[in-house]
Amino acid sequence: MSLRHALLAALSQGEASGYELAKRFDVAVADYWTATPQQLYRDLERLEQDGLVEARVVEQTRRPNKRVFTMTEKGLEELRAFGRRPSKPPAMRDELLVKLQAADRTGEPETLIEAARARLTRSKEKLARYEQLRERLLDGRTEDDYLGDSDEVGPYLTLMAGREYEQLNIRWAQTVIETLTRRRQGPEAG
Amino acid sequence: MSLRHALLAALSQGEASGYELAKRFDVAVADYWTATPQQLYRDLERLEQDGLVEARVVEQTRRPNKRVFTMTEKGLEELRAFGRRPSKPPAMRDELLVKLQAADRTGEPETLIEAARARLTRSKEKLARYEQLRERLLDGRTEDDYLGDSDEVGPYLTLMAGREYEQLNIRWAQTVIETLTRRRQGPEAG
DNA sequence: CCCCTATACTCAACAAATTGAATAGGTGCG
DNA sequence: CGCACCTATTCAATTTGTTGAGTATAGGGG
Repeated sequence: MSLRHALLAALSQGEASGYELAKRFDVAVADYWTATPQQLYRDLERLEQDGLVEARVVEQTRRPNKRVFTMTEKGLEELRAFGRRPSKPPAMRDELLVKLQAADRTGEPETLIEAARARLTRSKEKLARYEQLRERLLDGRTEDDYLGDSDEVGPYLTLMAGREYEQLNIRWAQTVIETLTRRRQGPEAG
Repeated sequence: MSLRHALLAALSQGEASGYELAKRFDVAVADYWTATPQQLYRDLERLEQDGLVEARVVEQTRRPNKRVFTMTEKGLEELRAFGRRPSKPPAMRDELLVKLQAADRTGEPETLIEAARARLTRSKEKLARYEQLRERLLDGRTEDDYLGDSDEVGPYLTLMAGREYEQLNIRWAQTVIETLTRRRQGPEAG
């Protein structure tokens, strides 16, 4: 049950509704924790039952009302306890890599090139959003100044990880596309 | 049910027993698909029932007998079909990043520095194993030669991704450690 | 000879994630 | 004025993943 902690960490950045969290998870957090909206709503429910978050309904005129969640003191305690426990090794699932692993047996390099192109596009989009977020966080300062002075380094360090991860993806996807294209055009070896 | 495909992809590199696959998943595959041995055994069972893999018992004198699994033609077909379907976006879960995200609220930078050190060690170990595997694959050739000529590019391209990912982790963990250490020692800003 | 480690699995119970559908008001486009 | 899309959420069913224990053989070290 670890999405709980990812949710608490997200709420530690400020209160939010389930819907807002779903977007936050898609924009800023997605490179280190993945979850669907359904999961978020369910776990927010449980967090509330356990007293780790509190909900209040915010009436809205031009759109449906929403329930805004705030982390409680007990929630912060739970986050601290979580911080002290040893971390599980990171878990990753990447279908594109699975397909590539089997590429030499399955043939059909075209479909793989297409898949790599899709990854390239996606990673460029994610990177662009991360860059925006970065500009907003830095707010004119240099990275070094920010890391030394600011009272908010956590989100910047995680953003750094996501940013570099997408940069890696872009470079890597380009290599994959080039390699597979080159081999398809001139397979005069063997 | 996607571990199925990761398993088939692993078996496309050659037959293996559940136990051997468990090790393969720990060494070469872990950066793009994570699974516990129990999961592997259960899903191999199902793959066998569905006729996507075949098992045969290999008698061993000096150790317990093992069941060695081979991908069937039907399994290869399933892999091909999987290759043609659009890929799900990669999913990732990283507790260290969650802890870092909340770092400014939880305080206790020491525990986080420790956690980052653990990540650094782990990534260095993984990288070392990847480098070994790389040498074995390249077998004297340059990367460029290999990518152009070899009849096995898939495993190399996935290895490349894992290698660069661990290199990124190492650089990043060092930045985290330095940043948190610097701030703990001289927090003379406000 | 005993204990530890490695090989090679199996079983059961539980927790978590995925999928698909459903509801319901508001906004914007042609 | 109809259709698609956005906000905002809920429900149910099924599939996956995790945890912990348990079985059995063999080799090596002290």
